[in-house]
Formats: sequence, C-alpha cells, structure tokens
Amino acid sequence: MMVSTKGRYALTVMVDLARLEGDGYVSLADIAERENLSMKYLESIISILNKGGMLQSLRGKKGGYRLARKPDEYNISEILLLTEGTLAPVNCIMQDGVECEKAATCSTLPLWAGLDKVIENYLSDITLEDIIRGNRKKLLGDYCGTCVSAN
Amino acid sequence: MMVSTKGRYALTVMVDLARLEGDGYVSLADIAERENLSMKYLESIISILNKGGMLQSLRGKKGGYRLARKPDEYNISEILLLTEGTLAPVNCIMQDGVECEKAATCSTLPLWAGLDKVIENYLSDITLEDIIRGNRKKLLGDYCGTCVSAN
DNA sequence: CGCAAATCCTACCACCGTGGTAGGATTAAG
DNA sequence: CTTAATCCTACCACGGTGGTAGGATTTGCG
Repeated sequence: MMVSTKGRYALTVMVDLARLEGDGYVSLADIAERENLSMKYLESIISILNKGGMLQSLRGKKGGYRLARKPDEYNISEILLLTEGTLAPVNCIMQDGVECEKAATCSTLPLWAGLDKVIENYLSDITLEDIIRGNRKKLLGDYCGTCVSAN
Repeated sequence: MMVSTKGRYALTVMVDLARLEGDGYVSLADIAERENLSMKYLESIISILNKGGMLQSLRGKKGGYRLARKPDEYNISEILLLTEGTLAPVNCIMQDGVECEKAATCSTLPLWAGLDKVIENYLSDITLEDIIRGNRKKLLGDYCGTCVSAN
C-alpha cells in the first residue's frame, strides 16, 4: 500500500474544508463527525497539514481550521507528499538526492523511475477543486488513452 | 511503499532469467550470487513465481529454474501482482469484487480509482523484453506527455 | 549404488510502521 | 471565568516486512 490512512484522511479533511470554503473556521469535531472518523486520530493528521502551511487555524472557542488557499491552488501530490513523506512506489528510488548504491548498474531502476513519474504526474495534475467538482474526465481518464484506459 | 522487496526481487529474478534465456536451467545459487541477494530469502520468493506458473523448475543436481514463456510474453503487472498480492495504492479500492462500504458517497474514491488505473496501465504495458532491451522510451516516457513528462 | 547438488518445505523471529488511544496544557470568545 | 476549541506528549497493540534455520526430497553422475 502506497498511501496509508494518514494520507487518505488528510485528503478527506482537505476536501471537506474545500467544500466549506468561505464558512470561516471549521472545528475538528465537525469534520470528524461529518466524515465519521476518529477525532483524536484526525487531530494528529490535521496537525501535520497545519504545520505544513496547508491550513490556517484559530485556537479557543469558535476556533477551527480553514484552507490557506483556494481549492484550485492545491494539487493532490503536495498534500499526500506532506503527510506520507514520500510517494515513491519503491524505496530504492532516489530521494533527497540520495540514490541506491547499485543505481548505475540496476536494470530494473528505469522501470521504478518511470512508475514514479507516472504517479507523480497524475497526482500533481489534479486539484482539490477537481475533486469537489467531480471532474471525472480528469480523475478517471478518457483524455489520454495511454494513461488511463477508456473501459 | 507500494512494492516491497518481495516484488522487487521477484522482478530482478525474472529479468536475470530472461537474460539467460536458452541457457537451460539456472540455479538459485547462481542468481543470488549474480544479483548479490540472500539465497535463502530469494528461495521463498522464487517459490511463489514457480507455483504461480511463471517458471519451470528442475530438482536435483544440474537443476534450477527457467522462464516458462518468452520474455516478451510477461508483463510486469502480472509478476508484481503475483508476488505482492495487490498493486492497489490504497486499501479502500475494490478488490475481488468487494468494495468499500462508503464507496457510493466517497468523494475521494474516483481519485484513488484513477491512480490505480494509471499504475496498472503503465505496468501492464511493459514486458520483461522491454527491460532487458533497455527500452527507455517506453520505460521513462516521451511517448505520452500526460503520462510521463519529458524532463 | 552412493555422493553431491540442487529444489522444496516448515518453522521461527526481530524490527518497525500503521492506526490508533489517553490525558492534559493552552488559548480565545462571550 | 466558564466553555469550547486547538495544541502537545506519551503510549500501545497488531501485523507486515525482511529475513534466518534446518532439514527433507529429488536427480544427475561417476
């Protein structure tokens, strides 16, 4: 599994907040209830989003969270990257400039690099706005036969 | 991480055997030494490949393994699927006909389904032959700007 | 026939990431 | 000054990952 609940729930929170854009600060309790997720667990996840600059928060009564930017200014890749740490499908891929010691002679590396590219390209092309608008063409394909089959 | 060492080493073994196609049966000890991997660990992985019909084996002295088909008749998806069990990037995606209970109302599901498609399409289009021939265009892109960027 | 070289099979295990829970400290509105 | 909210630190069970160990079985060859 490439994306754990941490990344999935983070995206769920971001989509929830994107839907409520303009409603001011939304409390974590509200989000957790709406999405039917553990508030305590969500707390640790939303903390990552907040520290990563994805959100604005307000403490105290009437406090909560809201998006720091417009929904179409977030791409999915950056949200998942922040929460998951990496989106690499294998751990033998170059990260932070450090590559596998066998990289020069490894015959399977180009495959993993290509897979990594495909994933990154897909996720970085989709925004929160696409998700709340249900942009099926962009999400599920038909616009590129080689990327996403038409069946 | 989507693909563990199990899947990676399985592919390494398959590529190794594809390179030696026509040389008869190749012993596990030879493969392990050539690829610099633990023979004991490789044993458990090659056993999955063998039982899954990917290989032919011969026991006893002068025994070993060889490919059951031609290198261009294996796509990478089936090799990884056999060893990893699933290639789904998240565990909330439909598997064996069973889908998440929240599927009907989940706003993020189309994203995960789209990601799954992109991955599956990439991996099922590449064969062992492509890897041993170092088919960079197919592996790393340039043939589809939306799938794999040109940088 | 018997040895050696190979696959095949079962069991075991340490480590770490996942998916949380618990409890309290701090802040701000009214 | 109470209440509702974020913020922070610590803890923990479980299962998957990445192996290791030891032997049983099969087959080629001299």
